Amino acid sequence: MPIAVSDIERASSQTVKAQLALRDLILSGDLKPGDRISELNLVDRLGMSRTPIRMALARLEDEGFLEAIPSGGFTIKAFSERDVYDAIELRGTLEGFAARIAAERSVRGRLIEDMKVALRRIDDIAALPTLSVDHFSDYVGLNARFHALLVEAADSPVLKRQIERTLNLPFASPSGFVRVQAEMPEARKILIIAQDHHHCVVRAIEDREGTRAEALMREHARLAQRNLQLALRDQGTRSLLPGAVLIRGAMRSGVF
Amino acid sequence: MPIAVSDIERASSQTVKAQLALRDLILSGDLKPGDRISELNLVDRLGMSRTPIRMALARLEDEGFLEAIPSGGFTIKAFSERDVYDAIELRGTLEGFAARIAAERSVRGRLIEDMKVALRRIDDIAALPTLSVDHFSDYVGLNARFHALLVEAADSPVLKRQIERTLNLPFASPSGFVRVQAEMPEARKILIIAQDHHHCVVRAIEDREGTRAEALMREHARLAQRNLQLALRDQGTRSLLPGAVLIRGAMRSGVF
DNA sequence: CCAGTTGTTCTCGTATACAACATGAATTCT
DNA sequence: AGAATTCATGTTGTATACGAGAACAACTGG
Repeated sequence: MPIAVSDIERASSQTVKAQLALRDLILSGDLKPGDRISELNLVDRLGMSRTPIRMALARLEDEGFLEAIPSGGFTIKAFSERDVYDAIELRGTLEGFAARIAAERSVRGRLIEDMKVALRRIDDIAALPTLSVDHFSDYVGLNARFHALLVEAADSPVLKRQIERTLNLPFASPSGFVRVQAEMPEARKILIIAQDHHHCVVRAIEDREGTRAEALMREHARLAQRNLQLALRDQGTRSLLPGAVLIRGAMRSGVF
Repeated sequence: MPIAVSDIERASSQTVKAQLALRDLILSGDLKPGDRISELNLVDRLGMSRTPIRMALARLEDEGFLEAIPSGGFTIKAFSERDVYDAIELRGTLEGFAARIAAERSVRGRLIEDMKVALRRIDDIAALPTLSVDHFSDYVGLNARFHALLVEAADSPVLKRQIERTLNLPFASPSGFVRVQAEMPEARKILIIAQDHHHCVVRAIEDREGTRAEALMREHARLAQRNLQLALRDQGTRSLLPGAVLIRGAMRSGVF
């Protein structure tokens, strides 16, 4: 989803502004993979000095969008389809780890309750006869919230940091595929399966079944992999996938 | 291990110089956890302008050594004993993931051979009647090489990046505990067990036993956890642990 | 005596100037 | 004609200047 202009303008510091604007420039496909980035060019385009732009470039390199050139400067990184697969499975592995330690260590009741609340609201959406775009938008939010709460439940700052890094790549995020999902005929089916995973994980955590909780989150991530596979094969849905422009390879030679 | 001054001086760019020098300043305990970092102070101490220092600070924040203050600036991060535990288990999880996909996908023979070569050389060291400091130094290098080759075998840039990030925290690195190990009576015993893990993992990868390979690497990381526990309890060995100054809590009030 | 306020000082974020360097094109020599 | 070399241009890395804002202390009013 493109970032609202107001978000960029409202950002307190120029550095953050540059970071958001640049991310948007990359994700929108305005800057293509392999392109070398010209700092002075960005000075014109973003209307700020080089300093905050350089800071933002360094940040985006850490986030994985850019690759440093040995002689200096950056290029936009390109991802293979397998890279994306790996990123999703990596997220599954980390979320599985989070679920496991949440199960093994005692989880405070409040977090579990919050997770259940989110799940109930997703249940309500899933029960609706038809799913509008707004409903899907709510679903995205609730889904993201559930995943965030799971990480919270692990109560490990080190792990949280690492998971957040993985989620920087937009197509690796659990919210990455919902727009694709909304357009697919199997939308409801996938939603039902994913939601079942959610319920089972909460139950496993409550019952201190660490291994089961871990396995479930891994399998859960595999749903995203399947969505990805479907999305990339079809030019229409492909455009709904955030960051799809960064993915090279299969089906690149499409309509255009 | 402290970084040689020559390494810092030889570094090409001022930014890298600042990064290495700062890391050293933090790891040596010169800058203590909780301290707010003064950029101008560093200008005097490192003899360079603010620009490369600011770059280095941003990098070190990403590496996990620093924490950004909302109002601006950074403080040295402090880690709880549990944070370190989690970081090690996280490494185990990621290396386990690497071992699994190395096993599941076909691994090129060359990498496996290189791993075996490293293991044979470790075997040679383990067979020696006495273990000198030099031998342990060799062991550190070979151990690091084996772990690096394992990541290489997974052949996944995304995973590689993430593992490298985990290894930024010195106490989470597989090489972090060898200096402690060298001083402990159980040194050889632990070395033998760790080396058995290594051998078994290679075998599991060759035999495409992904689950076993994964479990082994997880258990392997647990050895480091045990080492950590022993090391932190004893003030003498504690000083041998790189980055120990960043760990607050247990046994902090020791001899001094 | 305490709290609120004001003023100072220091810090950080940003802009800009400069120098070293890499890159690429034009030119010259073989 | 092709290759090497030189030169010009644009780039990045670094230093520094400046302004806005925060932390802190002194001061004043209740």
